[in-house]
Amino acid sequence: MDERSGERSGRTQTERLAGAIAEAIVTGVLAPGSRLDEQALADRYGVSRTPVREALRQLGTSGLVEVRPRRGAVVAEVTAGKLAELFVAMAEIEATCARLAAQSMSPLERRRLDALHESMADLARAGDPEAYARANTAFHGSIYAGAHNAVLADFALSLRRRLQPYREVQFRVTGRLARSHMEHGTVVAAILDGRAAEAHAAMLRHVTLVESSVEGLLARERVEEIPAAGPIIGNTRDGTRRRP
Amino acid sequence: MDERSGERSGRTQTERLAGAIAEAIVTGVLAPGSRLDEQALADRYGVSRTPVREALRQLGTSGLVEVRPRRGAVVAEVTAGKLAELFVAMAEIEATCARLAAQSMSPLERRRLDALHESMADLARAGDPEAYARANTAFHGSIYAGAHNAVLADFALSLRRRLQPYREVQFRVTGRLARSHMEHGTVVAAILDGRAAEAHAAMLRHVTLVESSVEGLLARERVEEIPAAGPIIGNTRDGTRRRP
DNA sequence: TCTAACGGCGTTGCATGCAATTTTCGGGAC
DNA sequence: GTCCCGAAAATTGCATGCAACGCCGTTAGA
Repeated sequence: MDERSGERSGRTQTERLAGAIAEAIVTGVLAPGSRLDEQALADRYGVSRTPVREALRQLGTSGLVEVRPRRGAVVAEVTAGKLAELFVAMAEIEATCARLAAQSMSPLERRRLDALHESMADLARAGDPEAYARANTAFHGSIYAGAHNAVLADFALSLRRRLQPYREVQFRVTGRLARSHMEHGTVVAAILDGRAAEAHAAMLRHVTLVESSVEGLLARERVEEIPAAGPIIGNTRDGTRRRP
Repeated sequence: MDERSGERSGRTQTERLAGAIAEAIVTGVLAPGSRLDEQALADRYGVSRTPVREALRQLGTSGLVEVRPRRGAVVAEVTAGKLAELFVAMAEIEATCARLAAQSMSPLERRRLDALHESMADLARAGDPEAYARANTAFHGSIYAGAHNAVLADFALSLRRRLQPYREVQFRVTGRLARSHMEHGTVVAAILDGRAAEAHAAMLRHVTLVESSVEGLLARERVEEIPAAGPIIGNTRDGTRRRP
């Protein structure tokens, strides 16, 4: 949401828009299912419809937005089933990355991963969800990088972004931080020792636990739409009614 | 992939273009590194630049095309390193799909997979690379589907499309058809029996063997640009020189 | 001869306008 | 009261036009 210092258009408008809209979706400012009116977005960001259209197409390819020919674009609706699939996919990809990392991380990368993990112990004890979430992103990111495969890493990152709003809430559950850190410990130990199969299993288990934690939350709070500030581009025009 | 009867513009021009350009790239009509001039493409397909631009953005997100801001789009260059990464990623994803398929395919899906595999025996014996390649696509596709995870299946399909030109050549190697069919047999047996870990291992091995087969070919033939008809939109304007 | 500034040309980025299609809303029949 | 049909309004798809930027050849200077 950091409006990237307004006018510095080193990038093209299309890129700026794609980033801004993606962030608005990921942070929950644009709720799933809400229509993405081209003209409204153009007005909102002070450009014409052309770059908006191009940005929407891009986001459509990456799965954040659903573009229906001649019927406009909407923020991709994440059903329970779809959410489960996303989590399973992420678990599998992350586990794969962990296995590859165990096989091919350089000594330096291993030391850094270990150090990062150690530093997270304090954050877990302090119980600061914000800081831990940030470090957590770096932690998983360094494992993607350690897999030495940009294709898998990109996919993992894109999945992670799409699931971000759902993953974040879980850190607020009491005790989840400590357990997360413990699970990380198992993964790190396996990677450092080069035990590939165990690294895979540990990571798969870790992400699957995150999933069930999130599912528990969602079931309890009944899909309460992310914390987030109210939609800037509201439009309940089309309904978006949750229960008809 | 199936050219949906030319002119029926039930879809939008942008979609048609994205499909057409993607196919041209995948079939090698548009060689890696060649410039994708917006006006030229617009003329070629009888539309204006607007839908061409939108199509190029989409293809850019999916990795087939590299769009450089203000500097035009080019067909993504696939270096040896990148190719290896793509193959590793595909091997891992396919192996994951195979494992999930072993766990969750329905009896009907299992029977159909078995039948498909059996029918490929004839094609392998007949030694018809074209027909076998088609059946092979269906074979792997049914395993993606059997994983019951659209996210992973989509990713696997997109990787497969990107690697298609490289995978196809290998079926021309003498004896590769028979060996491919044998490897499939191992995978199918594991899936049908629900032996998840073995399905994973067998598929990983299968795709890895494909990779080494392809690498052998490429090394021998020195990146001879796919069979294919000559580029329709030629332009070696920018050089595209292989060895300066 | 090599380097670097300069200017023309080609291409991209974006705004605007129009036609086609979808959506919405009002009226009438059942 | 509900359903169906038709016209107006809204919205998307695409074409066109212009400004800005990058590329390339030329030329001046060292």
